[in-house]
Amino acid sequence: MSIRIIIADDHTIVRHGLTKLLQQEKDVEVVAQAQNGHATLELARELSPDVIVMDVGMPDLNGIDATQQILHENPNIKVLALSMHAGKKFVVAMLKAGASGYLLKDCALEELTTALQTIIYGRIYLSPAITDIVVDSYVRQPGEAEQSAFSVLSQREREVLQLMAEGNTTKQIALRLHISPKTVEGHRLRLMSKLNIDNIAQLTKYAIQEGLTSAEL
Amino acid sequence: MSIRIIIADDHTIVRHGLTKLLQQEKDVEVVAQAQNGHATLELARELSPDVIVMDVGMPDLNGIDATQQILHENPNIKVLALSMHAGKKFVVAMLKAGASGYLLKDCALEELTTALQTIIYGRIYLSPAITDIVVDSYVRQPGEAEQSAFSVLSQREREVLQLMAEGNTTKQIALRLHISPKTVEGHRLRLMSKLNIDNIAQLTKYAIQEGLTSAEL
DNA sequence: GGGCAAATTAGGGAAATTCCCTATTCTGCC
DNA sequence: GGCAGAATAGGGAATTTCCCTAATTTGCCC
Repeated sequence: MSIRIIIADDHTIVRHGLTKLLQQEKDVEVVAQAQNGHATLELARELSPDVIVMDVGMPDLNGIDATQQILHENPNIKVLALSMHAGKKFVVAMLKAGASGYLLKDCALEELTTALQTIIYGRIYLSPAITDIVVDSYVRQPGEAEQSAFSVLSQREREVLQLMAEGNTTKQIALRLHISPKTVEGHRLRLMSKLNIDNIAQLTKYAIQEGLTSAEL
Repeated sequence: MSIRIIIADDHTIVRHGLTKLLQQEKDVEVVAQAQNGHATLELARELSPDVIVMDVGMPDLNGIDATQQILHENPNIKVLALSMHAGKKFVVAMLKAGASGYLLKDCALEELTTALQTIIYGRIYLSPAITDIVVDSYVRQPGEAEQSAFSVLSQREREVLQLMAEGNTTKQIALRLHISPKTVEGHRLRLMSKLNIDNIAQLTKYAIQEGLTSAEL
């Protein structure tokens, strides 16, 4: 029986490219594609795939929070993180979220298939460049914790922050998340006081620095 | 008689470094330093220097608009632009503003002194990497104009945009520019409709892309 | 030089949003 | 069991935005 895979990436070309590449492998079947975290979440529920190849930086709901939720609902799914950046924050957060592997986007096809083979057998696969980061993080004394959006803020707060930094109004966010605008307001106020930021401009810059959104319009 | 110079750069280390370097040259005197565009403007009025070494990306009032105003008031001053980026937009805008030279920040001291010698004699000095860009821009058909903040927006609009992207409120901007908050509002509304952007988050990203502000907090 | 378009300035007033306080429910954890 | 933190949301005062209008200035084209 072949490995059933969902591809999650916001760039259409990347999705299609990956799909094309994986279709040439035997024992592999791409059952769905998603262009944001929420869609991935729902597809994972419906299809229960073996593996999700997950882009870390996606609009709407990022790969890290999506991974966390998906694995909470179905721990049998393996998540293979795929990212452009080797940023420590992303790696640590993704692995904490329960990802089974972390690949850099400039890797060769062979590495992708190797990674798939590895994680399907329940082991962890990391890009060579990533291993150093993980070891470094492991060696560091506990106490000097990661000071990033992924430790200071709650998941909902990050979600609201990201949507704000993508240019959504309080109302739009409320609609998107199916909650009251008042609730979104609450999240906003709390996360801004946590970050000690009191304006949208700096909040946007923070989100860019933390990789929750890109500087593209 | 020695060349009287003003150094304008927002980073203290850079300013001090440049000053130190230039002090070792004979026939050169650093008469003042400024850390933003407005300060440079005033110092230029007071001191009428021979040359201003001007950082392109400064908070408050950027180097491009500062250059434009300074040269408008005193065309005898030579402005030597200094920048980290070789971005086409900056180069074109800076030269349009009337700069006599454009240096990249990673150049050697020799290049700086060469540039000073060159522009003091009324000629133009460009970093080698910059020359290509200028030629390219020259070769391009007129008609396909630069679509950047420096052509679409008025100077006041850019100024307001930058201050917004730096996290200032309408009131704070009004105080800074000594105009009514109502006027700032007017500028904001107009520039946002020009850019077809209706929220601060995207506006901040636009300002980052255009180099009017950085992604740092 | 007359005039036109664009820039800069700014007020009035309705509408929307933010800010702060309070409160309930749920979940994980010791 | 209970406690801390997260997620939810309402009320109401205060602030800000949004849209309209308008005066003055400025540069520029014929």
